[in-house]
Amino acid sequence: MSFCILRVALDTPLDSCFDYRWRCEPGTEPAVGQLALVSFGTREVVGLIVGVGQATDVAPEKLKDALAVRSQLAPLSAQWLALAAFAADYYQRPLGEVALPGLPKNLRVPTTVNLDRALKKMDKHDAVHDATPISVPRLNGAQQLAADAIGGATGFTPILLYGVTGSGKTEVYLQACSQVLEREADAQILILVPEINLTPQLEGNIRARFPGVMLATLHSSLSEGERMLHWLAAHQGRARIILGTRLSILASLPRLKLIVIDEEHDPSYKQQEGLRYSARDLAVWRARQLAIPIVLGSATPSLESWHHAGSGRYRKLELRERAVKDAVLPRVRLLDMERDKPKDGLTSHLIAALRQRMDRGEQSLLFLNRRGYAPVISCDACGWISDCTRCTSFMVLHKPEHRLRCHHCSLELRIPRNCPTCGNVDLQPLGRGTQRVEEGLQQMFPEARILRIDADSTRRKGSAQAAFDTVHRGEVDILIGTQMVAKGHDFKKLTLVGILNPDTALFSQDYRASERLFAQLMQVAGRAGRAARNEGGSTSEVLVQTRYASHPLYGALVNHDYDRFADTLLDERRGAALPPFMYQALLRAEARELAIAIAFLQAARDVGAVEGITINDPIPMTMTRVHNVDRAQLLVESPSRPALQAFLKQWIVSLRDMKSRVKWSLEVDPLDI
DNA sequence: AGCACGCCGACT
DNA sequence: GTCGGCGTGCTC
Repeated sequence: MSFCILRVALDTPLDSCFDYRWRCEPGTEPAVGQLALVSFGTREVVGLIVGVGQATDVAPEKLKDALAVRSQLAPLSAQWLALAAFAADYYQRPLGEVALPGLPKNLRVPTTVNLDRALKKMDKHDAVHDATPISVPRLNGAQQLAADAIGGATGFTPILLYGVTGSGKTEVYLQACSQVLEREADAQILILVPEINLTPQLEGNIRARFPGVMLATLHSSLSEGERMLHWLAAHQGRARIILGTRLSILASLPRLKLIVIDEEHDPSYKQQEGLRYSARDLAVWRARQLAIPIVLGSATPSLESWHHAGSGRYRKLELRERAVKDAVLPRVRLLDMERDKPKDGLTSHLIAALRQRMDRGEQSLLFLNRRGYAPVISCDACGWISDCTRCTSFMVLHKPEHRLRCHHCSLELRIPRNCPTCGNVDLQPLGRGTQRVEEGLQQMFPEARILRIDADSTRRKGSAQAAFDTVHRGEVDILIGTQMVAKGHDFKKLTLVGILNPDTALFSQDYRASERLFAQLMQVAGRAGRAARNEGGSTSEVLVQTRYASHPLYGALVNHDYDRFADTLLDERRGAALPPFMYQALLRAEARELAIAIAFLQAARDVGAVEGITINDPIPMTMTRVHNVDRAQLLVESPSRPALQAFLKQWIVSLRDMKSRVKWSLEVDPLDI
């Protein structure tokens, strides 16, 4: 009996792999890409074999035997390993931290019973579902052109599918998928969607359209058992269509032939904690690596993708018309709040429009991206306001629960009877959240069936779906909601969208705010008039209440002109040397005292200094304190991505060497600065 | 990150 | 006398 040395990547922040001895006959060594159970410190963990050899630098007395190799499972492919290695390298993280957390939990535990059970189940029935095939909708000219272009593309072909809401992008994806699946007997297709509450419709649609084709879904609300089965189906190549959220970009897909990213601009493709990767960017990398086409679909593409389409790096396909016959774009109008002073947050025009929809038996949607009753309460007498004691933020008034609540640290207080500083009993709510608008509506329209949908009204599991079902059944006249209502759902009877308080984002410090606002408003506007022109012949309407009616963003919205708006933003970005014309990374630090965090960043800045790299001054984060922790950040920039990458690679070594007790993290391509 | 070891304060 | 606070050191 001889042995070999396994180099194993483990899910730990330590930036190295660990060597283990494995006793085996020559010629029967484990393969790279297999999983191994090893003893690590005092615990047993599952790692990924990234190298198999004969020698190691590790002292013999330190070297341990690996405990088991998961030989039931086919090794992860070299291409998958390359993807994980790229992501680890690009985002400056240890390989194990990238490669392992995405695997089903049941693969990462010492016991193997769940794996064996799942494998047995997979073999028994090839879980091909039955479905009655439904008729395939006819495509219009532009759709057909797009579907053929995608379906017929060969080699690495990034395609921006630019089409207004309701222009039938989904149908284009499906028919392109159909072409690929028919052409290649074992092809797999990955379809990424922003959030899972949108997928039930799409999932059903896919099942109906592709009877006999196995579909696997991958998202965070699967049970562990389901996740294991779906992941295995993808890994074994049985699942031909994989529908998932951002985490599925790291799924094992041995025969991947097409990637589709729906709503590619959506911020939820960016993971905001731990490994802060962009699933969209990784998807493009993966498509390039595999030399396959990738479709990025959106009505409001990210400026990054827009830029690539403009420069010819991506091919741009446009869908200019709405696909449903006679459906027209909703008419967008601005309601000037300076001239038409709102009552209970609603201008007289909007109230009249709501009344009209009530009379016609149509539905209305009011969009206000602020939950709670009022964002803050204050004392008229002494000027006290409801600060959070642990965060740089206000305690939000939640009237139904009789609580003040901090949305950042979840601190809760009973509403004080009188002012904590001067004793005044007259505390006033300032501003307006969805609860307060709901209250005003109930007084204005006592006969209306009003429903509020926000994170507070849908806390219980399944209650969000139940709420949306109520709307779909037509049992709601006026719907008031936060961004939860902006996405995905097609409400057939909805003909009015009112947008209540979008102005704050216009003057934000965050240079991406206007791009995001436009996308969000387009998206929520798209909820109106998705069906054909309704019986009365009226068109759907979007009313935007604003104090800045002459702002160019609203002008572009009224004209449904994202092209010009995006071009203008791109020019501004170019002029100001911002992404996508600049590459950025952000070093964040947190400590009990702001000065400690700043001092760490200052020291980090001092060990940096490299030509061609701009390291800005450390600054406190906009929301400096959260849950009694002070946070600061340091922005690093370069017009060259390779130069920034090279810098980060050596900088992070110096940062680790500083052995600071400050908690810090590095983010590449940050979205929020 | 975990997890163990280690050396000082308030409890049955 | 012990339970437990979190500093520091290590993980093939």
